[in-house]
Amino acid sequence: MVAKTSTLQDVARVAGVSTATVSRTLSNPDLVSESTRTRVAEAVQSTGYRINRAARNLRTRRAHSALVVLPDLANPFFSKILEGISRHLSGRGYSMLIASTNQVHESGERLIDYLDNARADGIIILDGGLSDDVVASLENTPQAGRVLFACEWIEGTGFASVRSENRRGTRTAVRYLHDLGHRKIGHVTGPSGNVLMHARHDAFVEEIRALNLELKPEWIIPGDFSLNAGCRAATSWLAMDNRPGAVFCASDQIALGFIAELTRNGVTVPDDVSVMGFDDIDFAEQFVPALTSIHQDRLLLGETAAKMLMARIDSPEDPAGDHAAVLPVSLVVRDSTSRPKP
Amino acid sequence: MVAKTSTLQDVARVAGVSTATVSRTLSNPDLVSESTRTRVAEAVQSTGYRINRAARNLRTRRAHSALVVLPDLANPFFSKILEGISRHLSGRGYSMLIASTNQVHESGERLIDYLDNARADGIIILDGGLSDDVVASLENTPQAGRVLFACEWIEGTGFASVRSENRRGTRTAVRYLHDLGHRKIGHVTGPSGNVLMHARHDAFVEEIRALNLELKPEWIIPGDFSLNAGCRAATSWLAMDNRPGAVFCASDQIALGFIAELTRNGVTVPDDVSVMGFDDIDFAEQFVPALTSIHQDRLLLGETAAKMLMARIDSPEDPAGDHAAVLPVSLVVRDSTSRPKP
DNA sequence: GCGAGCTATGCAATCGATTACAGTAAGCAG
DNA sequence: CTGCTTACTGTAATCGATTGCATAGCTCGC
Repeated sequence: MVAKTSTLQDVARVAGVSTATVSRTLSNPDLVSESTRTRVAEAVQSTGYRINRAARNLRTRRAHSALVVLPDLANPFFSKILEGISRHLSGRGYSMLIASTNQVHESGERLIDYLDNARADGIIILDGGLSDDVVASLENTPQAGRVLFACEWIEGTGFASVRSENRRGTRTAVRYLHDLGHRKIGHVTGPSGNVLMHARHDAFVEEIRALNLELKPEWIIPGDFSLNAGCRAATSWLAMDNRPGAVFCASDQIALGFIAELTRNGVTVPDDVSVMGFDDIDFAEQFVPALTSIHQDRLLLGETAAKMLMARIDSPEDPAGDHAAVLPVSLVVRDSTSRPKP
Repeated sequence: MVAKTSTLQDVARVAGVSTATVSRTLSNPDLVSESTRTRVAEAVQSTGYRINRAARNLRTRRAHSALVVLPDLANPFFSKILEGISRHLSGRGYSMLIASTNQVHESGERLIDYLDNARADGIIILDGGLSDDVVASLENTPQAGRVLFACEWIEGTGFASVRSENRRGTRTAVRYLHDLGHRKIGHVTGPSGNVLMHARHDAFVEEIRALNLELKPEWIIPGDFSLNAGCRAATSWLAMDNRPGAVFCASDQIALGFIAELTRNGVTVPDDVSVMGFDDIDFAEQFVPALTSIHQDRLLLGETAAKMLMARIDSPEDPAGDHAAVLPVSLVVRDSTSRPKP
């Protein structure tokens, strides 16, 4: 009924002990005797005590929360990763803060401030496209060890990271299309400058070379990871004289947009052209045709990122576990790919 | 270079004033003279001072953050709302915490704890399906005024809320199908027990009655808001002897799943059946056929929710603005609806 | 010239939990 | 019975910013 929440002092008074004892009972029960432990427990019950996190955070110099920075909340690709991160964090009493990149850029809000501010104990960044000055400020802070990249990363920096096997996934995709019998294979890339775009593009070219396949320059269609990029790529594809019979798209969203636009133009997938994506987002399975893709375990990716970050928060000097984790991907065959028409 | 971040004390020393003056300069510049203001500003610069939020939070009894609770991070419907919330919050120096409903239920983590804990100053809930005990605990807390529902709500509770015009949107949809010439109109509902499901279902029936249309019980197909529900509904539709020529789905996801499954079975939309959704998610425009839908301004919804919550945090007794906001929706006509075949 | 009314600033208490250090009591070996 | 451990518990300082109250200097009106 009363608004006032009770404090450690209240509990201590009720239990007839000092605040120190109550605090110890709560955070380090082994240090107190059985009898006081139960007495304190009862007092906590009867007073309805809830710890005041601000006070604890101040004293322990911990925020008990982590910041996740992502380019675009609306991108369904990220949601499962967030779920994974959130799951691990909340299990350890941590909160998950969210900020989006463009907001960070717009508002001039500085990411290191979250660290310096004691707003967050660590940062997980899902965007390799941060502006140089933001990255520089993060690198030069003594807290750089508490910054971690997930999915994407930034070449030439020393930040810890978690990512999927982009190269292997890409090469698997190309080889699969080759195994189906395709010899003319195209690629719709991610946004230029993006690390994933490069990783997948390079791996694509490597595998094409390794398989001794022809590769016309026009078969590499520049895009970004969006549906619209897929639509535009479809227009390019339609305009070609010599069309690849299979197209590996750098993301599922691209692939879906690509197929959608083709369908609008009377081209049938996979009969007229086989299309693959990368990521295996939820929608891939529901689309018509269901999309063949390279599956990334986004839940695991999020959990791994959170776990690694926690390790680095707990012991900044000598964190347990990897500095860079690479998670396996797998081929998921559905209906958007088939043998080429004779 | 040095790890130690500087405090108010450091700034005060450098500027040759007291910590009180520095604090005032930062939070209430009008109270100090021009000259000290510049001296403090320089000292802040040279020391690289960053406010310690934990300390401020403790003293001001504010967490300077808000918690957003949603049923499912993976649902693309929510992302824009989050974007809207985040935009408003971060503009006012607030952080956005995220928690998902099932996690809350699984871990037994209690939502009021966020409030009692001083972890969050307010809660925005995007899920009307919280378990009764969770709701009860929120209602009985003196802080109930700092809990706000967005999109969904819970009938019979006094929480503030923001929502879209579900009834009007639904009736507009039905009337539109009627205007196209359809006389046999079906409905795939949301999950039973859900407030949105009820609002839309009831409005659907009302409008059908108002238009004096036939309504066979089997034309109301129970579902939930998912793609899969749409697929199942399609199966039901296919099995009917007397099929409705138009179907209004309670969500875009349902509609997309519905169309996908129909397409897989050789039924063409909109030639064989017109299909509408509700929400206008990003994907609706990209789908083939592009989906006719009722548009909800999710960005505005998020911003409004955040704004209302802030008002209630600032003055719990007499919050400025509405207690319940209802935002306009609009009909977006695309390619999944057409006149019925003769 | 005196008090009222400002403005600008400092002093010191305060928010609530944690923890180094000190103290007490009991247990035990010799 | 003495000295030494061990096991608990209490005292009080501490984290860093905010703010009520006090004060000092200054202006202004009569």
